Amino acid sequence: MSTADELRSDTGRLSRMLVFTADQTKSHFARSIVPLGISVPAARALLSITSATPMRELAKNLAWDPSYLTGLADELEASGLVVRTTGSDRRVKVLELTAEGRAMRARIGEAVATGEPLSTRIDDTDRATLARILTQLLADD
Amino acid sequence: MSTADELRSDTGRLSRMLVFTADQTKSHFARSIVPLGISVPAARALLSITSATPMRELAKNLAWDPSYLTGLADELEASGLVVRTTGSDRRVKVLELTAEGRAMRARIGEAVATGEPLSTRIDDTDRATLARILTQLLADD
DNA sequence: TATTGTTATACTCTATAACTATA
DNA sequence: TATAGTTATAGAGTATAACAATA
Repeated sequence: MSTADELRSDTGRLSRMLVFTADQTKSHFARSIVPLGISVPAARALLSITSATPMRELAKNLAWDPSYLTGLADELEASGLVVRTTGSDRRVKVLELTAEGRAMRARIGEAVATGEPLSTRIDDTDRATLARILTQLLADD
Repeated sequence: MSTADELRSDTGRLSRMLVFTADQTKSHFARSIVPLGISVPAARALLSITSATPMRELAKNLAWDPSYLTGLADELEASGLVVRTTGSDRRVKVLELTAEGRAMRARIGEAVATGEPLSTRIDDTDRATLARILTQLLADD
């Protein structure tokens, strides 16, 4: 088997493992937040709103189409977790966590970390290594 | 910040990176196979049929509900990529690649490996390391 | 009675296109 | 005329529940 073929089959195997691991991560995430009564995208959005964030920027951070955020923001606002505010440029709507939103955010973080294979099955060194490799894979240059 | 808090935030960051990387991998997969005129799940199934495989086993390998495989197998059979056969236990249906299916399988493997960040952005050493860590994360003990 | 595959249906997540309000 | 957000709609991917055939 040539080196090119090996690379090809290694890549295929790795990509499948990566997708499986991520699916496992997503499943864990979804199961963890069930008791909190919040949807997966809503929880992801909450985790991404570290400070007041324009909707378009948030969509970009989450790699979502901006249109998708409208309904989600409606949902979050209706639940009292988030408020839409407007600054000088009245086109831009900024999402900000309410006190309730911050509390929910903390609960999500805690629930999701609990029992996560990333925290239970590998050690600090491997976590750092994994972060380094994923960073290389994600670099957008 | 306590060690427990650090672990929690590291885990959160890592899980987001992992999901993003996998999404990138999936996007690349989807884009790569467009010219082949086959759907993503069909291509994933083809890649998993290395030898004649009972439908239930295939579903398990792909972490899909068996019911989902019925329509997919219909699609693959209609395209002439796969045949359903039956052995001694007539409940079990075995999927097997046709010659055309094997050719398609090879084309998929080649298309998907081309330009994949896993093969272009990290080296052999990191690929091996990544495989080791993902294996640990996926171990089902 | 347990297991395999099938059918019909429904749900979640996300994108696309056309629109409006503001700049 | 360009940009931010919205609306309505559609699509992919997958699960659930009830079922038929075989063991």
